[in-house]
Amino acid sequence: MPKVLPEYLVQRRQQILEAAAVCFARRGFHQTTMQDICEEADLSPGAVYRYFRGKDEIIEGICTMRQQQNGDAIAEAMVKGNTLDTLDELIQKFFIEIDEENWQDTCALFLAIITEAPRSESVRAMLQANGAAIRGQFIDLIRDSQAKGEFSSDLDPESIARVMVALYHGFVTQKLVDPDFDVQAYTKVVQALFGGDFWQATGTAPRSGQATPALRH
Amino acid sequence: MPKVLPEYLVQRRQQILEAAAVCFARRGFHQTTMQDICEEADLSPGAVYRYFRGKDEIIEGICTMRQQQNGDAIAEAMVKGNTLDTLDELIQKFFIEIDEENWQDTCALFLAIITEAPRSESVRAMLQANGAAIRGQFIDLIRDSQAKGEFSSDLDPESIARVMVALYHGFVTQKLVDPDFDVQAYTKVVQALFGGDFWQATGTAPRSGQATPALRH
Amino acid sequence: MPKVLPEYLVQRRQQILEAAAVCFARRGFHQTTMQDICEEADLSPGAVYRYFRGKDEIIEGICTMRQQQNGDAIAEAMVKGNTLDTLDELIQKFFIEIDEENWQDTCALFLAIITEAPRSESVRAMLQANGAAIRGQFIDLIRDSQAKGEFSSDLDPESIARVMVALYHGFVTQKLVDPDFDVQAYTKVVQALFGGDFWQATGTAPRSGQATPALRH
Amino acid sequence: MPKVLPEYLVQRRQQILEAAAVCFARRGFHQTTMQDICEEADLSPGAVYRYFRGKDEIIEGICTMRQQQNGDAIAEAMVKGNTLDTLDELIQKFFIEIDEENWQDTCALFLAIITEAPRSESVRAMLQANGAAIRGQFIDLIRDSQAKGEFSSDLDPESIARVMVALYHGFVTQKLVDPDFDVQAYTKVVQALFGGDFWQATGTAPRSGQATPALRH
DNA sequence: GATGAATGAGACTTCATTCAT
DNA sequence: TATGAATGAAGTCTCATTCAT
Repeated sequence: MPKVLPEYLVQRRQQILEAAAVCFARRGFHQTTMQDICEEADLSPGAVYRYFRGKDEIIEGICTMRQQQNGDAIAEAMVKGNTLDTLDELIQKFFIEIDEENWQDTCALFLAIITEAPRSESVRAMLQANGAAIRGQFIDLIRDSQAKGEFSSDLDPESIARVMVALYHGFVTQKLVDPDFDVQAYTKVVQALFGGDFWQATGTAPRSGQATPALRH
Repeated sequence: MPKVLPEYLVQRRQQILEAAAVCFARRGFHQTTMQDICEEADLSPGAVYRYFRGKDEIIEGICTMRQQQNGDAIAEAMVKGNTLDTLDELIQKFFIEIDEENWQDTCALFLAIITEAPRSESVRAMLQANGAAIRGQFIDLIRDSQAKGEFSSDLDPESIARVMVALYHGFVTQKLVDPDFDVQAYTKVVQALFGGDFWQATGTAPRSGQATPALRH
Repeated sequence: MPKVLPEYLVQRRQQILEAAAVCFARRGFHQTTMQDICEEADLSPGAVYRYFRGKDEIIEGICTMRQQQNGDAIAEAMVKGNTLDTLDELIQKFFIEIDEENWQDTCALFLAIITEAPRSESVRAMLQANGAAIRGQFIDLIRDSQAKGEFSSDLDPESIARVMVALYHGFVTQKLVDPDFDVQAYTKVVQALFGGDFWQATGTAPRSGQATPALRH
Repeated sequence: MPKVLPEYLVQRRQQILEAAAVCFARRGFHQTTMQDICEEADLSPGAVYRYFRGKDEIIEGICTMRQQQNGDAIAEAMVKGNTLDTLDELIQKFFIEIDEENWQDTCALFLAIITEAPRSESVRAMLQANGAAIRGQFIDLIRDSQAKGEFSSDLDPESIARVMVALYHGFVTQKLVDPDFDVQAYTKVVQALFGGDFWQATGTAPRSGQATPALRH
């Protein structure tokens, strides 16, 4: 009679997705078995199949979840009005903090999802939509910077956004291969590139007099 | 392992690896079956097992092969002395040409290999060594540019190299998700960033008077 | 088992059995799931298990129910004293009427039950007892007809009854395979066989002068 | 190199079908597991799946096989020109001989196949086609008998054939329920019905003077 | 009494690998 | 050497049944 609350069902789904995320990060989508997920979630197969039609649906669920989390995290970092400040904020959040803990799982899962794109149209479409949304957030800032005369107006804002995204994706791939990757030095280069300090600081440097955005500790 | 394999064995191995590359690009390492590879190679399972101890060895073989091809291609593009010219050359080879044909397989396999890194120590080590070698090639050039006062000497050359690599990795990931990705515009931004034209050209712009590296064709 | 079940229990059991009958007719005993039955009965699994020990008991219950219904229907048709009239009545009830509506479920379930006989001793025993009872009803009539000189006394009444039953069973099997089966023509042959009009009517035909039992359309 | 003969493959298929027939007769289609079939055939699951796409294909294979065997057996019994002689032959083959050995499996499998008809369109179609062919063979004879004035010309030959078939189907169903079923007596009634001796032999009986077709013990 | 979430044995099927020919 | 039939462990998923609420 006291049918469980819908909330409860949502929690169970979440519990399974979180267990799956751990497994997928460890062994990838296609080497993780349902049994692995069940054990990690501390549930029986039958229970898992009440919430997901099959493994594919769990994979899609994970992709959706992660994309959403990523999008939210980016939106949160977007509060600052200034492009370079926002960049600093993003770097702090997506590079420095990730480097501190748990980066293995985050990066492995991130890559697993993208790798799935050519094999799952639904995943690809989701990534595409999400990517467009994220770039959309960047583009507003970029246009601003272009209007202010900071970035060259000759360049396609969409492509600038893509470059920014690439710097994150390329960080993930290299971190996975090279756990000793020096993230601090990497972000310094990124900031220099967009802050104008990449080129030898001279008396005539762009943004002369402007300090390089400081890295937070 | 005999140091020098008989010519015949090498040819058969190559035939199998090429078939495997096709399959892996299509369905990833762990969804490709040995049967798939056998069919693509037009060989029986027994024959394949004569040249490879098992699936894992084929995967490693593919990784080795592709890494070598990549390294070779980069070395080839390194003939030019100038950093920016070399960058142009690499862009031509790794972005523009790939965009023209066959990019699907190239990108998918590339990503599959990196995604395998956290799961196979031997693959990871190989990628790490290869990555270091590639960056090594870049670092020489970068140091040159720094010496010439083109790039800021405050920045770690290794990290600059990593950023360059990231721009390629990030291109691959975004291309896979978004087949319509405008590569030309993307490379223009990359060239502007390293060529100093990213910042609004003003009278006081760095390298003022230097032409933006032209895109070929 | 309490000899007399409370009215309420009987109703619930009946509700479940009727739902089960629908499911079993559709998909057979062993492809119907408890979940199917629960949904059809609009009850939860827990509720169903309150009234039946398990699936097997539901199957047995269905067999009992159907056998009883069949037996009752036959007894009802037995009111007429005359063998041929009774036959007409039975044909009307079991062939013509069934042909009109719902024959699919009736026939499928009927066959499913018999098919279960070799696999369930309890079902087999029930069918055997019920079959004997039904033939018993026929035998009385048949003996009458033999006494009246209508049917040959050389023939075993039990076997004549079996032939009558076979003509129904064989109708069911053929109807399932062949929905277009012409039942009217079939019953005409059956009536001719038992009415003596199967053999070419001649002046010396048996029962000459007796009209063929008319089919009630 | 010495790829096995195609004949070998056919034999393996047959071996599996025969094992499956045994299992299906014992436990029905849907309670027989692939494991059962594998054990009966003395093969591993992988081997069985080389020859059949799945369980459904084995079921279809069994149906095809049995239908063909039935059709062949009937065609073989059709050599005699006379309807009643043919009937005798068929009775000998399909009732008397079956009664002697192995009837359990034969009958159970036969019924299992028909029971599958409403659930598998391919099985239903196969049974329909096969049934039409069998009746076709009967119809020729029946028309003959009608032409000779033996059977009433008022009756639809197709329906007479259906009655004949029904007498077999109904025999199978009753035999399964009642292993003690007296087949000899049953066939005597069948022969009487079609031989005209069902009706009390009188001076004016049809076919008077013609002996009841003798049962071959 | 009723609910329906959970269990877990077991079904079907796949596929890396072996080995007789 | 090459073949491809065979193996069998292991994976995905189902479903009869139980039990806390």
